[in-house]
Amino acid sequence: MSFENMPGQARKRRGSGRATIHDVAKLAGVGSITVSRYLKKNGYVSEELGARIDAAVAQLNYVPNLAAGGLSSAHNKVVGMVVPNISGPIFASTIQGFNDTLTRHGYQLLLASSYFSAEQEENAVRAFLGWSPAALAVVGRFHSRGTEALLAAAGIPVVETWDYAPRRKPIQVGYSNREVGVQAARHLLAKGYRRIAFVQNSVAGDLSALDRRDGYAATLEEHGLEPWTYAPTEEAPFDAGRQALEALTRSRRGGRKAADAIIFANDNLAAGALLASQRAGLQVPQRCALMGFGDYAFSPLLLPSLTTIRPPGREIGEIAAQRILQALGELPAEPKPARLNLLECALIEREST
Amino acid sequence: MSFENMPGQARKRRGSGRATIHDVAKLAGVGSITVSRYLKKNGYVSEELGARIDAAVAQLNYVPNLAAGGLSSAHNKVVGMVVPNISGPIFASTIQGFNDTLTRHGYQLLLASSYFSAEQEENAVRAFLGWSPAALAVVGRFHSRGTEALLAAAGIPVVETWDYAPRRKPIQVGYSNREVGVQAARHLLAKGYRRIAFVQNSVAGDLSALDRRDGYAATLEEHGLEPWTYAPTEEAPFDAGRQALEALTRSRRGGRKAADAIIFANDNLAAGALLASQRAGLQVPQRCALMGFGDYAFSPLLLPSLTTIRPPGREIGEIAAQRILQALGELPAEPKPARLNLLECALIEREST
DNA sequence: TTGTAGGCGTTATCAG
DNA sequence: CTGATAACGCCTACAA
Repeated sequence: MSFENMPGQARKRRGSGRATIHDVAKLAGVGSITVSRYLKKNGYVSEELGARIDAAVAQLNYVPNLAAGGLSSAHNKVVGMVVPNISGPIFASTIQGFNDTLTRHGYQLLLASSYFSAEQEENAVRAFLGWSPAALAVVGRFHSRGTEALLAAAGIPVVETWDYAPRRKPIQVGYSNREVGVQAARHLLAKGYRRIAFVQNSVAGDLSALDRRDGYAATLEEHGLEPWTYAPTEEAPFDAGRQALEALTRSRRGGRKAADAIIFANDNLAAGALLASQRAGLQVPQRCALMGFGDYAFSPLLLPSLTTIRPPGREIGEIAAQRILQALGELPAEPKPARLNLLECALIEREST
Repeated sequence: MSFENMPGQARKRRGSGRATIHDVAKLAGVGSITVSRYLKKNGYVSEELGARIDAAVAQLNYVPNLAAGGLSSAHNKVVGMVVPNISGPIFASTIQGFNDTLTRHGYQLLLASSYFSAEQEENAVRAFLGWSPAALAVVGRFHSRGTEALLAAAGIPVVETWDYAPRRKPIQVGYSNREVGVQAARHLLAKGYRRIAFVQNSVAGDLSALDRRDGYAATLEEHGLEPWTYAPTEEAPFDAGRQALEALTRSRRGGRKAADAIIFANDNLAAGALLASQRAGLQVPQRCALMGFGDYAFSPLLLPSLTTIRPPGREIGEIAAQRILQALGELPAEPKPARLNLLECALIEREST
């Protein structure tokens, strides 16, 4: 597969060495702008020239230089997305849905992870801006002032995903974490549990879990019950879950009865508690019901299987991409959207409650 | 047709509206090339001018246009990566390790997924090439002829990840799937199992599982045992696992005794089988040992916990990025690499064998 | 240590 | 319908 045998391949001093639109134009015997028009399906090009151009493109294996095109047209077909982390069970499906939808419309995805650090998020946003992206997506509504300023000044569509709060300017696509807390509490109340505790995330920076806690607390208070929040000190999620279970099921601690149900900030914590309960011979849900959040892959496989709330991860990504494409005029705006930006989470009732 | 620039805010007709290097230079009272040099830390710029430039950058919130820079220098700091899918438990940590390492050196990640389709992979590679990436990473060593041609003609470093086979030209970072099959078979043989079956992946296009099967088969033959491959017809992994378990533990099927150990193409299949065994009251590992591949998050949580083989996912991503950076001269080449490109998988022995 | 000239590959603009 | 010309924002090469 040697490309030295191509006739008339002039070697440039600085260029990438790849065929340019001019090479194609020369080979097809047309002006380079005609090639551009034809390939972009702008304007009109006669069939005859079109065929000649096609042949030249195929012969030279021409791939348009998107950076140059973007520079010229001030319209780059890239979209940046910053997520807290790529490899967790949480955001992966959002990334996938986002990417799939964008790819279908010829956009490329630039990805970065912030590791729940506002500073790293800001760095990522700044780096993205250097590519003049057509739009940007971030996770959550909590950002550094610098990030806010960059996003506001960017002059491009910005979508906040995985969260939804009233009265915010950027496009938001997500669900209400507060509502999830309400949903969880109501589920347990309906099942007859009364001493319901909430276990926070051991990872700092997960502010969404605090919103869920608030929803839980408000619901308990509405029912005349006292909220009970536990903050584990263990770092590793499984350990933190075990720690929380032990602390909350120890009866008469601080004059308080043991919990009969526990809501965990996520399924990892809940799984840690579930395993600990098996070892300790503590019956779930008879002695204490456990529920998580996230519906991770293992949750249906645990014994007892874990009741949890499933956020619409992939859907968030798809709708976020859709809203971006609409803002860019690639997709018609819907007067009456088929799917709203404020999504619902599904409560998945299993054996642990 | 007004040609004269208005003083102060001149509105460009095509530009992005963002501040350019020239705006910074004007504000700082220096030449634009000096700004460029200073920001790239090339050449020498006096401290005084440096300070003035810093101030101007901050005041204008200047972010260099990377597309323009890349176009000019033919050296774009982006790297493309095509993975079969983003959201699975398999490649996410590789993406993360790859991205983290690249980010540390100022490179951006362009991501695409192929869904195990050679055609989609080729499309993604072609799209990436449009960005003149500094390098490209793909998964596996099986590609369409078109992809091979594109990669060969690109003239940039290419890394194949997650697989390793002798005598291939591109940089490879991965492990030997065949060796994994050998490893699994040896483990079961050492534990005394003799009627060992292998269950293929229900997803077509997962060629790496076939390599594992070959390793398994060769090992059994070495020991005078007959390999036994089962190909489930169910699509969903859990269902396929259940189906395989039922078929392989049904005794005297086709004149053959039931399997006393089963190697699954991945942990999803094995988990499906494990759950089915519980429901059927089939003792694992006493009646039949089960093992998977991948060490997914749920595998230690199952009852009995699943013996499996853990591929070095994150490490693959990190080393792949490292090799790319070395090829690009960003990192010194190691005469005696601290970590090799051919990695080992860890056999995680748990309760299911 | 700093500046000038010109080009990277593409597209908007305007003219045929 | 097609083409010449001039940006787009930055960087290499060469001068001063």
